[in-house]
Amino acid sequence: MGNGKETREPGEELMQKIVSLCKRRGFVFQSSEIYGGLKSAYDYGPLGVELKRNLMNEWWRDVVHSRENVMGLESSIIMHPEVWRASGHVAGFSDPLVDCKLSKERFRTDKAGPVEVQSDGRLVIRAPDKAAAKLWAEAVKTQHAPGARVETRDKDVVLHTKSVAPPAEGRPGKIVLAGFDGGPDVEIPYRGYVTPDFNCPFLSEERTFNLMFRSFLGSVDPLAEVVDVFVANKDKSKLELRALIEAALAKSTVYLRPETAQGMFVQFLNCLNAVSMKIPFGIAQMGKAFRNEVTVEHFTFRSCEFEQMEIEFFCEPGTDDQWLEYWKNERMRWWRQYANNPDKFVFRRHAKAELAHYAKDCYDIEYEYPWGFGELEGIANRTDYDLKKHAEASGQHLVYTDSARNDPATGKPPLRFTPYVIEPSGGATRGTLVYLIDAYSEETRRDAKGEPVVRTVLKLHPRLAPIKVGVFPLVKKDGMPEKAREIVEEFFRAGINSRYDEQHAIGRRYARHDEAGTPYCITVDGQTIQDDTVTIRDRDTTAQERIKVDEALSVVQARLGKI
RNA sequence: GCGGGUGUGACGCAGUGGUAGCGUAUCAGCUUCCCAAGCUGACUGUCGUGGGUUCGAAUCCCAUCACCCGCUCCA
Repeated sequence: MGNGKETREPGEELMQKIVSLCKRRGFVFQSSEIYGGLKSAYDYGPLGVELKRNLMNEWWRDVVHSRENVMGLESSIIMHPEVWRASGHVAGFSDPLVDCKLSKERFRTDKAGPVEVQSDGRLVIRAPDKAAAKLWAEAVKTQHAPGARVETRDKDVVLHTKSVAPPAEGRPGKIVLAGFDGGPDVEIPYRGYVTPDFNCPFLSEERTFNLMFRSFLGSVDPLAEVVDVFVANKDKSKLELRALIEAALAKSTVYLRPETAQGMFVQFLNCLNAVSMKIPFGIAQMGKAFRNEVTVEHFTFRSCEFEQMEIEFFCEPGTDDQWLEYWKNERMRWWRQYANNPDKFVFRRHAKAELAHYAKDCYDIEYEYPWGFGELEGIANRTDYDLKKHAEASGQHLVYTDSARNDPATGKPPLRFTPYVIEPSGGATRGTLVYLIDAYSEETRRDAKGEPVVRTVLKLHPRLAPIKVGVFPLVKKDGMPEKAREIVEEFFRAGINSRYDEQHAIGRRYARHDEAGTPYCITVDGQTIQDDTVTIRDRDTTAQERIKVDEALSVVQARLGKI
């Protein structure tokens, strides 16, 4: 009763099967597993690396190779730290956050006010309901201020203060509470603010959010500097010490990029100068990005190290709305064309309040994962925010020059302006997961004895499938293995990932390849030796056709060419 | 960060104090002319990790790591 297995949701069960398959067949492994694993880090195994690469290659082919006005870029993961100050990533995440020990709410300290104390010294903590008030009072009595006088009155938890001293001049603040039943006073620390909605002074330590992975460039050990600062400033407060340490580390501090986008903004001019393109044009890049996520969840869905496929599409201000419309449709078309269930991909427009500080408008392409809808790609109108910020910070003219048009101010060419940017930013890691989920299917069929058996098939699009062709001898004799090896060699030479397999009975080999997502299996049988024909089997229908050995390669190539 | 759950061979699981077992998979051989067939044999576990209690721990206790679910968070 009440055991996890019985209460498991269908989506949970599906995910568990997929995770299990991923490990068993070599799609995705937990990182550093032999050491107990590392939180939120995953490795792509022999089949997984093929799947992810195929997906990314398809994206590159579609957005770079199939368009005259999009060029590729691969910028470094570690960039000048000024990039992240200009973009707002450093400042945006330096606000300290604290957790309320009673309500468990997390808030920014700069949005919190001082404690409210009534004229008779009462400090009222306002719980959302009566039951919570009881629980909170109990927690205060036993954990947060043992020995203090605590009362509950309806939804309130009432404490009695004797004095309140906010922190000042490096001295920590404190609140002195009356003791229970005339007992000794109880002191609790006070940092000058309380939980906004509840007036609760029981708080966790201040924690600065660490969105970006920080590292140190240079071979000199940065910790030595930290130790020096610490030793020389022992008497300083935590806050002051922190500032001094930050300053000491600043000269070597670098960040792992939290998005690939900034590399493209920073190289905007170089790209434009190297490859002359008329506006509108785009720069595309795929690669790793890193974020210290608050919560990691759902297998590879949200992890600290992930891979992006991003386009920054530069267009003239005023045309940005129509290009947003264009790209959102293009990207949706692209995701859907490889899917068995295209209806599971939907748009979700961001509400105004939800938009990032740089965005004017944004659509997410969401996928219906087993746990619900979640983001797969975001198509945002980033306006001229990033180019302007980098222009300002670097002093460079990050503008587009149109020498064929007049500047209205001078009445003469050239016309210079900062382009607007439409950014389709897709997750390669998420895409890989999405297509694994989309492809996973189970069919019940009868085995040779008439018993029902479950056939697990990964119905991956042939262009995404890790192995394109399995080549088998029907049995291991009569020259069949030799013939099959000849065929597989031909596929190797043509650059098509193929596998020769002679192990076990033929049915098992088909089943293994169904589970791996191999779309086609070619089998050499007795008839091959007589008339040079083989069978080719389709993964999804299991139907077979007999084709000439000579045509095997071209038949497969033709089928793989289909989108 | 909070709360709940889980962790036993590659995978799925059984095993609630007496020195680990099943199924599948894997490997070898025989057999087999088409969908996880059959027969024979073989391999894989210091029970997530580290402590503790005990004569004795997969089993009880503590800590820790990882995963799952819910909340929170996601510039």
